Amino acid sequence: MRQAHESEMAEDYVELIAELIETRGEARPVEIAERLGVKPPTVTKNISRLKAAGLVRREPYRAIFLTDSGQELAEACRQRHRIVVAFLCSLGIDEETAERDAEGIEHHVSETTLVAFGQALKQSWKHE
Amino acid sequence: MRQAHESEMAEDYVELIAELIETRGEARPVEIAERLGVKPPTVTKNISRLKAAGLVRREPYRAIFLTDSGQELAEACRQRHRIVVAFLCSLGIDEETAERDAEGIEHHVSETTLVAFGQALKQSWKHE
DNA sequence: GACAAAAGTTAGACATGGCTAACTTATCTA
DNA sequence: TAGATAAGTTAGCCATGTCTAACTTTTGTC
Repeated sequence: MRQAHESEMAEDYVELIAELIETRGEARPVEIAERLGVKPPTVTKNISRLKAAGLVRREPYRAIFLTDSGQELAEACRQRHRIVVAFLCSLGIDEETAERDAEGIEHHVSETTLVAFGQALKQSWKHE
Repeated sequence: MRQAHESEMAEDYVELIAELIETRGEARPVEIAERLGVKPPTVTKNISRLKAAGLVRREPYRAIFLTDSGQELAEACRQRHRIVVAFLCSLGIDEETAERDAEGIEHHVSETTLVAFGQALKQSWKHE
């Protein structure tokens, strides 16, 4: 029961960092800035907050890595994200909208609701 | 196509103010503070921002009223809120959780998704 | 290897939305 | 109606997350 209550910012960052490491081999501030629609100084500042929170490991001017707990948080976020997106899509919503809405919605979905989404998703497979 | 992009704060406040006026006859800062879980000075400050934004009308130490555009925004928010709550409940989620989650989710639901929720809700009536 | 371009950082400002402490105004009640 | 209590405001502080301008470091290319 790790009630970590990280900020949405933290979740968005670790989620994206994990994705960038997976797809690009490394996570660079310039990519993060582009993807999140913010400027590089904002990324620098936020990454240092993440570092202070023990979620990332990093040397100045170098690529960004996740710590174990960052990794863990990222995995949870990505899982939740996938469920929300899939659920929205199962309602007939186009992928782009589903992606966009999920980014906002995922931070406000309780465990209860997430489970319900998963359940509904399973139902939609049966009736497809 | 009034792309007003009011803040979540503004939406939460006008929504609540409309509800208080309906159920209590008037909207008072002390009630707003309790319901939103903030302290009275925060309410004072935010109400003055809402006033500056043309959403509420109000004299110091008096009750709070919505302007026409505040009214309009409140109505839209309440409508969206109702749909999101009803939709979550239709998934089998308990009302309390649905209410809690909806408060966070409703600000991130696009028109497309809202329509899809409404559609799914209609389906659930048929199959109830 | 030098130097230009790209990437990253630092410093400092700003808006939002929260707080406490102290004060003022309104309301209730004896 | 006076005084106590409740409600509301003001002033000033803080954290978060954003920005621009100017600087430093790294990278890529001739």
